[in-house]
Amino acid sequence: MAMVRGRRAHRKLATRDALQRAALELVRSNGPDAVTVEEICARAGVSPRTFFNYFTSKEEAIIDWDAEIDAFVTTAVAERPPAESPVRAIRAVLASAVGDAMGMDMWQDRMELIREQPGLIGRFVAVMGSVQRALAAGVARRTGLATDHLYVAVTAAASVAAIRTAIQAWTDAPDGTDPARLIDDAFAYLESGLAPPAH
Amino acid sequence: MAMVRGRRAHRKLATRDALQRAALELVRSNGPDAVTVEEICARAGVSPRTFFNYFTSKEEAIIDWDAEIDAFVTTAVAERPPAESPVRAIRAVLASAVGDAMGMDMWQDRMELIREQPGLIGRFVAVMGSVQRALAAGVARRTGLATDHLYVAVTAAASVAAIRTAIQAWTDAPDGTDPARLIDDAFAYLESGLAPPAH
DNA sequence: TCGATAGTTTGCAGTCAGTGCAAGGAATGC
DNA sequence: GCATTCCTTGCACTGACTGCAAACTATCGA
Repeated sequence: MAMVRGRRAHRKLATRDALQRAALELVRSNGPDAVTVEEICARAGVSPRTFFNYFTSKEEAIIDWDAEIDAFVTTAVAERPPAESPVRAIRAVLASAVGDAMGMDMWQDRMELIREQPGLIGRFVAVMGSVQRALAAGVARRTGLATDHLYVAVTAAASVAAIRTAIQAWTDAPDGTDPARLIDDAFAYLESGLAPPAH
Repeated sequence: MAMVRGRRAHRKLATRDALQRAALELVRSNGPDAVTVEEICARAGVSPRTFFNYFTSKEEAIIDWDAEIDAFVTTAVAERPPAESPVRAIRAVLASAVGDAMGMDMWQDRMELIREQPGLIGRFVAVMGSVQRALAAGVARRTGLATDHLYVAVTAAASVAAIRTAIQAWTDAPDGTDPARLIDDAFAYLESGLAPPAH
């Protein structure tokens, strides 16, 4: 957490938080398409114009993304034991990261939201793009290859495809299903070169 | 090609084509954000309201997608020799499909467009989602597993990630680079379980 | 050939997202 | 205190997109 100095900076954080909270609540009860920026602002006690000083789109307020998470993912992947293959490193980092996230109320809420409101998938995909770049940076550091080397890019993209699929499967699965298990299985398929299951 | 009977159906096709052509030309010269639906319609000789009888968004007119292609991909994957693994089957189908597409002027144009106008990537991703569903259906038919089986879903998603990455790499590569080669390399990484290149 | 029918186009009016600008207000540094 | 800087807000505007009802036109049966 960055230090907050001064009344001004504090108020900014509070406003941002109020907007996000208002957006989340309204979308939760009405669905994403039935909520207008105006309503969100009314609830947060802020003018509509101000909304766009904080977020560039309605969806961004609902599911925002912190650049700090990307930085964390990059270094976490880079610093896994060198003996591990890149995919293994990614698998380890994501399994624990997602596991942690599921423990946090805020994320539990958002995941539930995505589960219920398919209209937010677009935004979710955008966020995953951010994760993909972070993973690519980590793999690049770890292998000494360039970020845009084909191997690095494919590894990051395929890994994100795997988590995305696992999360998708989880949203379709019955309540109580363990997401970590699905992520693990998805990565196992990846690491096997996508060989069909013995079955 | 479906048979066109009657003047009415013929005119409809012509209008659709005119709109698409107009959109493509304008975007080509001005970039996607600088083109309005109104301009597209003026050039196609049609009222703005009519535009939305044909396409649900501006982007859809620029890069549209035919459901017939999806159907083709599904059966092509399903009918590859049974000895091939699912990824191999996908690789074979996509390599030839993309190879063919590159030969067609229309697609060459669109690819150039995506290369030059990063603002269209969102729409491109949407189209890839359609391809992903088609691939999943093909793999399901071929393995006897359900379409939403985790293995099937991961295979389709990872394959799409591989093509998308290859195309991305191609857009960044110098002119004259062979896209088929990049696709091939990307799938080779996938099939190896994302093992890092020897080098 | 004519007239009923059904499919298409279009104008109109309206909602909503998102942006640029300039004025007002409040925190901050000196 | 006072000037500066940052933030908010209202206003006016562009542009995507939708529903509705009226005008038009191809089609088809009598």
